[in-house]
Amino acid sequence: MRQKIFQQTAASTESQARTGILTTPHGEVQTPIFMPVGTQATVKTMTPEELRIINTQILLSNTYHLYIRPGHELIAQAGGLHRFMNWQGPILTDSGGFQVFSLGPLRKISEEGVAFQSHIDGSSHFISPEKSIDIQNHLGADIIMAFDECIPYPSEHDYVMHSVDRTTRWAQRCLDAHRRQTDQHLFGIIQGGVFNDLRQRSAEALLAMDFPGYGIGGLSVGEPKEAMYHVLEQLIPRMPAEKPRYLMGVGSVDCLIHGVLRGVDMFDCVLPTRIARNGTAMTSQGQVVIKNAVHADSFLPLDPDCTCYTCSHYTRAYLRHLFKAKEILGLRLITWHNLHFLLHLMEGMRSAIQEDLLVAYCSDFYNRYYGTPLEWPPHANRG
RNA sequence: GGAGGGAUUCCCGAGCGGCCAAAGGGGGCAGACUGUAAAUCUGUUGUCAACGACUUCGGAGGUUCGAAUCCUCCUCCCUCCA
Repeated sequence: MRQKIFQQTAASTESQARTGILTTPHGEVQTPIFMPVGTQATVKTMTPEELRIINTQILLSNTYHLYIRPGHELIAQAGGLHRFMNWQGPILTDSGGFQVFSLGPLRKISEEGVAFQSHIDGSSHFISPEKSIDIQNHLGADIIMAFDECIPYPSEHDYVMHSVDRTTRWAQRCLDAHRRQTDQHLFGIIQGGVFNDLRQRSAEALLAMDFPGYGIGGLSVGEPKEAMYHVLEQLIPRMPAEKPRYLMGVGSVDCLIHGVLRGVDMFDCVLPTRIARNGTAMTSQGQVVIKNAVHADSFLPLDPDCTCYTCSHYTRAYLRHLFKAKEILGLRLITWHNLHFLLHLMEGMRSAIQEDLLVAYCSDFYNRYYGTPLEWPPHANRG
């Protein structure tokens, strides 16, 4: 039995949701949690101090990108990722498995691993499960991820099955290669696309390996949301209650709410930071595309219900002006707000779980955001 | 005073007799974005009762079956010489 890193603290009686504490070498994390993404050892536009102000508990960073540039050895030389980027809180590194998906045309998969062509200079690189773990051991994140294949949607059952089995073999190789068991927790990643039998197959094999936590990967890659929710409903009850469940790559408001209701503890996503840089804010009343002409003379805050730095000091008209003028402050201010917004949503859900009022909280939040009612429980309209 | 060059759709700028409502940028308007190849990408941008019609290429005339494109005059701008 490996070190126990997760402690459930409360559970919702009307859903699968729970709160918990995830313990890492750099501090505790209250779950359910959203993890801002700092792919290249920085959450784009935000300083660590600013991330602290909005109550960021844990960050994500990326193996592939840091390996390509500036190199994992350099980061180790700098004293590890925490020191390198000046973030002393918990960090999770993704294994590079997502780049197997996102860098599609630039890579070739084999049993041994994945041959990549650098998206920077075209140079050839090979990342195997052992290599990914070695890089992550050098980086020194608190939580590291097994090297997996993130499969596109749609994919044939047959392909997914072979991929799942390979990801399972890779998971064992990751476990065998891991050299910092005491201060880095290695999570396995359950794959299987939208096929319940393959999700189960993947889960059974990985649960037998007794990872301290599990990622649910290969979702939010283009499949209908209903399909994703259905996978979660089938899969999560089969996952151990005493271990954290991390739904990888998810960060829209509806998916966060539906994920928490189904028992997910951890999320990460580039969505809030990316759409912020492209001029879209998430607000209590739904998305606001700040570049749109309707905001030109609006001297109201982005979100009247928000207490973040951006909303307490700047108007929509000013933010729109910054975007129109291509001023970098605009990117920063909306990134700040969007991250605050999602972290605040998660905090709200944690409190609601503790008071066992989660469904009411989520229904209200969802309705104000989308203007349509939250569907819960899930099977109400599916027969 | 003399010699050239130029005025194009919101802006810059191609076009130099039919395939031109007019390339390409910019700007405007809108959409997308889910383990970040992203401060990116896509669509749209004369008018209308709109698979068609109508008005546009400094202004006024003219040549031609047909003109943003050729000719004449006018207006304004730029360069060079006195």
